[in-house]
Amino acid sequence: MTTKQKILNEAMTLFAERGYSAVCVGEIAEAVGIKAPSLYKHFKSKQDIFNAILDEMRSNYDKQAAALNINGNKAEGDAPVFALVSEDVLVQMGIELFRFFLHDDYASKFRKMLTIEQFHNSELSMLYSKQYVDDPLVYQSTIFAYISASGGFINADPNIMALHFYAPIYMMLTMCDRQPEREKEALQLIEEHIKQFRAVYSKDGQT
Amino acid sequence: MTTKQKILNEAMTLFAERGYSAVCVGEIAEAVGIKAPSLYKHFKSKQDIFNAILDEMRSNYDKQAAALNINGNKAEGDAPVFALVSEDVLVQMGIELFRFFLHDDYASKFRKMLTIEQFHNSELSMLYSKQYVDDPLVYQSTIFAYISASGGFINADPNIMALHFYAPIYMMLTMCDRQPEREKEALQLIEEHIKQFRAVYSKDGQT
DNA sequence: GTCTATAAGAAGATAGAC
DNA sequence: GTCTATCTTCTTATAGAC
Repeated sequence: MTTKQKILNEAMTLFAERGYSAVCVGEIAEAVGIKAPSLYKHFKSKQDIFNAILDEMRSNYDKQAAALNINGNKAEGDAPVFALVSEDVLVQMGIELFRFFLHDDYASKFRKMLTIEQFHNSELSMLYSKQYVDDPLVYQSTIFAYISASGGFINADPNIMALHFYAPIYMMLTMCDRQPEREKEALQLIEEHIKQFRAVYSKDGQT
Repeated sequence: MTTKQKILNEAMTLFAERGYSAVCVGEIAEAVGIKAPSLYKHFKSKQDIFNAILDEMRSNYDKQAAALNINGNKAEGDAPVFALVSEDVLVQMGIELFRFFLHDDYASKFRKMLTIEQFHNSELSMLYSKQYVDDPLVYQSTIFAYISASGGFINADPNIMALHFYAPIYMMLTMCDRQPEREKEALQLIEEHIKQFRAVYSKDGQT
């Protein structure tokens, strides 16, 4: 890994723990294993490091989303997969969504960083909403529209179904970001949540 | 209002916008209308101001919760009220929950501040989870347990019902914290969410 | 590309007059 | 309780040797 990349990684780690303004360039340098002035051979300012982290995420976002089929606009292509496999597919989908978002080192740190910095300006506000609210809802919505059309669910607005499915997962995710020790509890709640979600939305009632 | 109280208010406003470490004591002083050194006649340090804000919230919390019957442990006493009024009571409850949390100046600022500072230490993590996850869920859960017992809903785990009811509201609330311009959209989603929630959980099906 | 030295300024906090 | 003046330390950033 290049020094430039190391700087981005260590900076994001620190920003995710304490926020941009609480971290000084000397700490980033120390984490990388160099002295502060050397940073300025790679980035022209502290703000430039932060911007580079954002740029990196933006260019990786579609790739990441595609990797797990979580966000993005490939949902229509994915829906048949979900609709045709075992009936616990929803539970699997939710748990995997949760686990990936929570444990992926890069995704997790970036989300915490963005959580801390989300109020700093409207660009960051929009980015947060897009990545952790709007895109997942659009994706889930497409899936539920497909499943509904296939006749597996009662007739209901797929957007609201997506909200019902995703919001509890989102809340448990942000909870585990601040309290990782509650992951087990969160996973169990998510599993029960999805089972009940299936029960109330499926045509044949409870399972 | 005393100068001491003014300091707490202005400090919280600034902390809610940019976080503790990005705000300097001179800015707080300027917002209050005094010079920085004068602050130290009221608080012994910048950290002391932050701690005082937390203390103030802790001592107000039960009072606030009681005011709107949103959190706390009075749920059992409140449930009959909810169960006996018109059938749109759930929508009203959700909308009011949302509106109060979003628009109450003190509650709103404190929540944003805590959102930014939640990763700083475990005390703040626990405080966030308690106020915005655990307590609301416990309260809602008690209500749904009561409504279920009254026979209005299908037989389902009240904890999961509370999660289904509250999580979408929580997600829309945190969205509006960073994007207040989306309140209208959020309110409409919440209304549709609750109507569908009622539809899938009520014994007689859709309304 | 990394270092030491250092500039230049910001920030938290104190002293002491009024 | 508020002010001005000041101290001290921290922090970002640059200069210039290697």
